[in-house]
Amino acid sequence: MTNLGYALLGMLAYEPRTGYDLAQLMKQQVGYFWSAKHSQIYPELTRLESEGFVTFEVIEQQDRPHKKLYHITSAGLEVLRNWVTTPAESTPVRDELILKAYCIWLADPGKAIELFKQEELRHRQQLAQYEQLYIWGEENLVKEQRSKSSPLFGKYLSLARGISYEREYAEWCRWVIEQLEKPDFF
Amino acid sequence: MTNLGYALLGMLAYEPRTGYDLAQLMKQQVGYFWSAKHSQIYPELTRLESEGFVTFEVIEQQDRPHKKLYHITSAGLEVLRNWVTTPAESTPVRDELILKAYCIWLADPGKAIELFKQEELRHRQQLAQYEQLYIWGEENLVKEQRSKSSPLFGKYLSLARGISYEREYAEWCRWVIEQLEKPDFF
DNA sequence: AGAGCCATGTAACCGGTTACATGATTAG
DNA sequence: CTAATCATGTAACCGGTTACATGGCTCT
Repeated sequence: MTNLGYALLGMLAYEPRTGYDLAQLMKQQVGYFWSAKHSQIYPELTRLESEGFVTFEVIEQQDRPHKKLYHITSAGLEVLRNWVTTPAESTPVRDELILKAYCIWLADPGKAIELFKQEELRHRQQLAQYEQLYIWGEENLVKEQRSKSSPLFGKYLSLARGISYEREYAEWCRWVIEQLEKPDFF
Repeated sequence: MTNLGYALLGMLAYEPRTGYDLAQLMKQQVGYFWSAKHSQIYPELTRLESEGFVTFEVIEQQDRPHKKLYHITSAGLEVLRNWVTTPAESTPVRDELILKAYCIWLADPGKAIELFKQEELRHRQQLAQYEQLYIWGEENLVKEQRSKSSPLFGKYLSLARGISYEREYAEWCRWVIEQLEKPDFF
């Protein structure tokens, strides 16, 4: 099993979806912590089906192409449940902006400030978007009595990470700008 | 040019090194934001050499295998300088732990708490290590009058990010544990 | 008429990991 | 005697991206 496989199972555990739906979801909420293109999703679904973790029903539509609606099986739910609480293996960080920061001593400080201002803005915008989603999501979670077995709980936790991550990133950018604006001797 | 190419040029801009040295560095400081195995580094150095961004001198040693000491060329320095202030293209986040958090509603809360306690510990340890390096590095930077054109400045910025990143991650883990410990109805 | 959405797939490529391969010296 | 360090490389594989391919419907 690959992480992508678990990601797909995780989305299907919430409700049955098509490959197209899953690809759309990965451009939205889920994409904040995992993403894949449709060209990777469709073959992976075929593989999950061949291993018995999902099944599909073909839904014929008039005026639209037919679609395959995938359901998670009990076997799929079992591997997913087993996976969620096993330790995550740490993958190395590869952050282009930090790499640039490492090399910034070679650059003109003015240009460097520009770069980090752009990046700060980007992360502040992403932050604002997450915060909006969080407010909406929290209301719904309260309605469900903050149940830890509601899928909303998972969304809530992951979205909270998105928020703190973006805030931290933006604040680092701001701090870098401050360092760049300081005179060399002080 | 690939990001790995820039990463290697960035390290060589500081001082000449062998492929082996570069691989070691990527297990240490640089690995906190970029990493590669020697099997990727050696061919990349060959490529950089063929493009004229680096040169090497063979150093014969007694009692040790010979080595190739790579130097950055003026052409290499130019592409690197040009790259550092151009906007970084955002690569999608793929974080296995957040993915698990998204699916945590399927799990036993007790096991979930265990998972996040482990992860919190891991990030706290990494944080402590970075903070130690930061203290040492800052002293040296002060000696160089906090010059923005000193390579220490780049190390300082990138290490600061490592610190705030790990702290944020650990605090999110802690917050998740708190959520998991709360009773469902309150 | 053309762009965009719905819907599914395949093929080539690329960056990165794992494993294979070699071989001398030094420390425990 | 064994493991680790120094030192450099190649080959197979795998996850993910880009591009190719098809085709009807709807909205502007």
